[in-house]
Amino acid sequence: MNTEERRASLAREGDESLAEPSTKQELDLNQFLPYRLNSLADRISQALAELYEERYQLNIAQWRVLAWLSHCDELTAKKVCSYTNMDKARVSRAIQALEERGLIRRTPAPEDQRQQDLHLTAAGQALLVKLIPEAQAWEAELVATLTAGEYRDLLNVMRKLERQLERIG
Amino acid sequence: MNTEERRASLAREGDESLAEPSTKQELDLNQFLPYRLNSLADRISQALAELYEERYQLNIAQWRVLAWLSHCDELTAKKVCSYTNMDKARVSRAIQALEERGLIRRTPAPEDQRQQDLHLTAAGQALLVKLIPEAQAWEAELVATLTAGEYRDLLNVMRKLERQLERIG
DNA sequence: CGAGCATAGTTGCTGTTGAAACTATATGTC
DNA sequence: GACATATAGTTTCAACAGCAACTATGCTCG
Repeated sequence: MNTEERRASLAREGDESLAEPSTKQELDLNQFLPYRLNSLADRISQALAELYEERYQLNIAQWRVLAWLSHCDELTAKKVCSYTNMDKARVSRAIQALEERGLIRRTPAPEDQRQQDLHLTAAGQALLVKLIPEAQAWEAELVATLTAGEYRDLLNVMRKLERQLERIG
Repeated sequence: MNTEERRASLAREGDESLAEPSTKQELDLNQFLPYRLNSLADRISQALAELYEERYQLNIAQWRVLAWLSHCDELTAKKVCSYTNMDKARVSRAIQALEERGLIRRTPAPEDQRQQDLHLTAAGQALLVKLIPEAQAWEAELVATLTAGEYRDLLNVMRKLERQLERIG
């Protein structure tokens, strides 16, 4: 896609702009993908966060650690960092909080004393058994208006953008 | 779209999961739209932020205020809040910083002394004349691999999700 | 008018975050 | 084995965001 085509995709009804002389640069944030995407993702994240914040006293970082633990038997803080793209300080604090609440346990890794293996406790598992279906139900409601094709295409486009992001750096 | 179809869209090659007994709930964050979307948007935002952070010493809030000013002749802090969904304290501080740097000017609104009309200074305009094309070029590179159709569909799906978000609350 | 309520914007306070410094363990090289 | 270097995780510190309290102005209705 070239810039012209993109412009056309974005054009609104009341669009009277024809190549303004460059004394004035305009940018409509509502037609600027990074802003729109971030805005949407923020609101989704925020709304969902209330689910685990208000009802389970988990912040986003803690929830992500738990979610990864739900299907990784061998997990360390480092892995969480690379999987979730979160800063290691943030991960470290999330793990601390989860351990203090008795939701996870950590044991020094036998092969490398610097690492700590993370595991769900029974309490942690019990919490996830309740929380995960709620999160999935919420997601289902969010995407309920999309057709299967739209959903698939969305994922495809997201994958493309992710790949392109890595290329751009 | 129903849950079954969505599952199918998400299924990966190595997917051997068939309705596990509920003693263990699993959630793959990589197949969880809110997470994926947030992750993508965050990385895009982060990458773009470097553009105006490192090279123009603008944070995201300040950049958004400037961008809105670039095509709104009449703007107040309140409007920025509602347009951008940012907290009024955040907007207030962004405006303060921009004024101190001489990029914007604010004058008490004649019809209501509580409000302040915001305007770009010449310096602010000059900065945008350089920054906006860079931001647009970056965006163009990001979406360069999408076809026009994919781009249009992405925007459509985003609109749908936004509407659905408001319904869910 | 004036008492109470509403609104635009600011400020104080607190919690969260990320970068960088730090600790402790591991590895590699001589 | 000893010293240099790398790595996992923690802690410190400064920036920032968000809530709530506050100020100042405007509005409403008696």
